[in-house]
Amino acid sequence: MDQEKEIIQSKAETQDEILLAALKLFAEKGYFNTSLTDIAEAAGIKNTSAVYQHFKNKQMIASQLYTNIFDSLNISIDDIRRRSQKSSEQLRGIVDLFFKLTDDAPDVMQFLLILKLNEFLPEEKPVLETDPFMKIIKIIQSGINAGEIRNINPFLVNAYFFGIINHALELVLTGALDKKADAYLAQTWLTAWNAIARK
Amino acid sequence: MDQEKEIIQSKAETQDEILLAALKLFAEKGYFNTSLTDIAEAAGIKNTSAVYQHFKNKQMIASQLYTNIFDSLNISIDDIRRRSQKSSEQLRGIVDLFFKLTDDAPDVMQFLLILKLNEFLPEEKPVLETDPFMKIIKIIQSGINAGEIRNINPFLVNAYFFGIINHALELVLTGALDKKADAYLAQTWLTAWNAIARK
DNA sequence: GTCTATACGCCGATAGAC
DNA sequence: GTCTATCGGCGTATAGAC
Repeated sequence: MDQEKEIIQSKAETQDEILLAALKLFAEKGYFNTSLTDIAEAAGIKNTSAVYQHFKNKQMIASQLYTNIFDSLNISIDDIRRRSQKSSEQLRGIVDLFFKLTDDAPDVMQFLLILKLNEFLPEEKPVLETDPFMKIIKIIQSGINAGEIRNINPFLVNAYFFGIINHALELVLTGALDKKADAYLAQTWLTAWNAIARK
Repeated sequence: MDQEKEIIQSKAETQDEILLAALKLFAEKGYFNTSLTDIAEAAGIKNTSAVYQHFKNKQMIASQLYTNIFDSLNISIDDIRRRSQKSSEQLRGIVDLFFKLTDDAPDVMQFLLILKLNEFLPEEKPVLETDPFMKIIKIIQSGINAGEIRNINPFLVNAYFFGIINHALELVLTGALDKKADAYLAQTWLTAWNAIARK
C-alpha cells in the first residue's frame, strides 16, 4: 500500500515538474519556441518519451496549465467576493492578487496577461469567456447598479480598469519598470479606480 | 526602358501582395500558425518557391512588415508633433490615429498591439525602444514639464494612458465590442487623458 | 519570374527493451 | 516509469526546367 502510494505520488510529482518547467519556458520563449525536448530537459528527464507517460501531447501540457491557472484564479476570486460586498473592495482584492502574483509567480502572470492563448489552445475558451473573467464583469455590473461605478458598458469599464492594471504589470514583467510590482500598487490602483468610479 | 520599368514595378507589386497576405494571416492566426504555403497561396502564387525571389526567408517577411509599419507610424507621429505644441493635443492626435487605424487597417493594429513581436523577431528592437514609442515618451515628458501631466514616471504614465487606449482597441479588434472603434473614441480619450492629467 | 520536383531538418510522437 | 531507437510528417528552403 505504502509503495503504491509512493509510486502514485512520484508520478504526480513528475507531472508537476513537467508543468512547472513548461510554464517557465512558455513564459520565457513562447509556446512555439519551446520544444518537447526543452521541456523534458528542464523537467530533469532525459527524453521526450517519458513526457508522453504523463501527457497525451504537447498541447495537453498547455491545456493543463490553462485549467490549473484559471481554476486557481477562479477560487481566489470566489474568496475575494465572499470577503467583501462593495465592488470597489472586491476589485481592490483582485488587484492585490494580480500584483502579488506578478512578484511571486511572474510566470503565471505572463501566462495570463501576455501569452496569446488562443494561438496554441484554439479549442479552449477565450479568456473573456472564462469563469473568473465573467465574475469580474459581474462585479463591475454590481458596482454600476450600486452607483459606485460609471454607468457605461461593463466591458468598456473592464477595458479601462484592467487596461491600466495589466499594462503596468506588463512593464514590470518585461523589466521596463525596475522595481517590484508592489512598489506601484497604491498609485496604480488609485488611477485605475478613479478611471471607472462615479464621481 | 519602359519594359524594364514594368518588370521592376511588377516585382514590387508582387512583393506588396506577399507582404499584405502575410500581414493578414499573421494577424489572423499568428506567425507560427502561418506557413509559407499559406502566404504564397494568399498572395496568388502557386508555390512557396517564388516567394524566395522576393524575401530571403519567412522571418524577413515579418521583418519587412515590422519596418514598414513602424516607419509609417514614425512619420505619422512626426506629423502630429509638428501640427501642435501641447502634449494633450499631440496625444489626442495619436489616439485619433490609433482609432482610425483600428477601423481602417485592423491588421496593422493587430500587428502593433496584439502580436508578440519578439517571439518571432528576436533581433528587432522591442516595441518600447522603437523611434515612435520613444517619441511618445518624449511627448509625455514634455507634458510633465509643462505641468499638463501628473509628475510621475513617464513609463507609468504611458502604461496608464495607453493601457486604456490599447485595451479598448483590443476589444474592438477581437470583436468583444461590436461597434466600430470610432464609436468609443470620445469617451475613451477622455478617460485616458483624465487618468494622467494634472488636476 | 514562376513553375515542378525534391532535399533537408526539426520536432512531435510511437515501439519496445529494461 | 524511464530509457534507446526510430518513424513520419510538415514546413522551410533549394535546384533547375521553362
